[in-house]
Amino acid sequence: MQTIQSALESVIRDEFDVDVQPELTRPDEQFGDYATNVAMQLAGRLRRSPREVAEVLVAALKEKMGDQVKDVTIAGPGFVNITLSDASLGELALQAPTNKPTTYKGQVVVAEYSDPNPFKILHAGHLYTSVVGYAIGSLLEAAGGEVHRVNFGGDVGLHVGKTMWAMLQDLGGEHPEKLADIPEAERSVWMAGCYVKGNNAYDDDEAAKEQIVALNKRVYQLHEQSDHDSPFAQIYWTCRQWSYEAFDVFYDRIGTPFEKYYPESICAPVGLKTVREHLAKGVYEESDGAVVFKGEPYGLHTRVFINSQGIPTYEAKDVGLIMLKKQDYNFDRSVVITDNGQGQYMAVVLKSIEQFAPELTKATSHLTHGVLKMRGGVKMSSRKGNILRAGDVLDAAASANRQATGREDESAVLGAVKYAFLKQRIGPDIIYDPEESVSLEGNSGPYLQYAHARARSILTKAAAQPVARIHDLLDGGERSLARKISEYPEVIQKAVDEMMPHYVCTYLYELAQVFNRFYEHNRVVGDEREPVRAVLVGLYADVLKDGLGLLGIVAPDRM
RNA sequence: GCACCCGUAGCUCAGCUGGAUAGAGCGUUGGCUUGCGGAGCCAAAGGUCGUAGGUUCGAAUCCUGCCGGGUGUACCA
Repeated sequence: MQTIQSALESVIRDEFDVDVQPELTRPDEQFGDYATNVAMQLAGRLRRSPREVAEVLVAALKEKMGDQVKDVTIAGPGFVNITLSDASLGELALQAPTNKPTTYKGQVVVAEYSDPNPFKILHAGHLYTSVVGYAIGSLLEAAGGEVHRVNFGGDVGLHVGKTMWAMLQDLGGEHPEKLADIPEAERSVWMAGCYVKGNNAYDDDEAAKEQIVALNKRVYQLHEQSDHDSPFAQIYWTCRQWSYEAFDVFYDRIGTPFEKYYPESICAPVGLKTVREHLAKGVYEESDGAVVFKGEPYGLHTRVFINSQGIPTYEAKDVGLIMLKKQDYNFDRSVVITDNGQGQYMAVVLKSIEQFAPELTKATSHLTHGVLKMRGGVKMSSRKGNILRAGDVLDAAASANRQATGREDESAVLGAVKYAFLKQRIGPDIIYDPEESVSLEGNSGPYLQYAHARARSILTKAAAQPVARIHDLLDGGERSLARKISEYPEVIQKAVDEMMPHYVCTYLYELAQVFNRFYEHNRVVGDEREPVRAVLVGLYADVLKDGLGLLGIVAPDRM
């Protein structure tokens, strides 16, 4: 009911001749459906008492809203509380599942997240960021955006040199034909092992280090020369392809597919060219043989974009990535989601781009989240490379779920994991507890999936036809449920505005609680009020399903 | 050193563009129960919102100092 907001605005204009954006909040149910503290804000400006201002607002609002409101009252230090008529509230509830924000209507949005490196393994952080990124993408989509989900990863760089070095050792030289001996199921593990081996050699063995640096250069050259035929190139391309295939399998499994990978090898030349161009124009400068951007004038730090050997660093590749995204999609908004270790780094990259393409920096949002940790800490051995893998987290959840329910249920496991990740505000580190996440009680994904299935089950037993309007006066429990359902669009709007999926989680759980209280005391099937109540149950189920869908969680009708 | 992030109940977290008694879940204690899927409902115990000041009619929320934890700070990604 945008009319409350606009009615309030026009009432304030008419009565006090001031132009303000009054904030309308959802107060505690005992106070009403909406509340505003604008009288207290106005009181100072108007040099009148808050209650006096509130009284004027109440009278004018009642006049303006007519039978749309049941009551408008003043409470506490000067809050104006608005209670809608049951018919108005019912109307809002009926629209709730389909009434979506239009913030990004007609806009092209590129959402980049996950960003794993080929030749390395997907770790727990990739799982977390993929889930978060997917949900944010869904929110922007729900708000009308044409969302493109893309993925950026390092198919060139020192880690590739390290992995290639160990691979060549394992294969006994440049023998691509020997790759066929590695079973498909072991490819990822083999490559991950090679990375660890190469990494150790780089640290411990001077000769190996030199060879790795040389291999790194060779990989860049191979891209420059479009070499797909030499034995070295065959090994490289085959293994790169193995990585991308493994990524796709994983993303499909967790339901967060991407439409495009941006390998760094593609971004590097574009970034190199862009940075060199603007080196000449003074945006970047040379320092100790490297090309840097000095961030200090902007309260940032200096970073190297092209190293003294002429190789573009991650910074230049990120510059190239933004140019390519713009070229490919001509986006209105570019959202980049990473862990918060990248925060100040990205600020430097964006600040440098702002010097020659301010519109690109302005259209880019960098969202950062924390690090995923396992409850009770991770058992890390001192051996390098023993990190928490994405698969380990899913396995832990599956095992906890088996223990809790005695069943294998991939959709419940994924629901549990995703919900556990998303229910917390994006920013701080999160501690993941597999047992808690799969729990059927409390604020968990499976609890909400169950709540949905249960509501659908009730509906199959109800005889009433869906109605297009809620005419009947609502009784206590019905009204509470309708009121909570009607909040849904506002919650989505807030989640979209702040790009924060956790608002959706908090709301869905509260909604389920309100429903359970309603359901405890109100019979649906067979009751004389079945027509109204069945509609409310249906709306409740629809909102649950829609909300979970935004989070990337499926809501089966039965489980 | 400088910069950024964080510090709310035993644990995990909401609440933070200032507002009405600081809310959930788990755990603890007690009650409801032959239920339209009880995977629920009701209630109790548990908080000087890290700390000291400041701004304000009003501060968990904004500002400053301090304490504690994390991250980043030139040729890795």
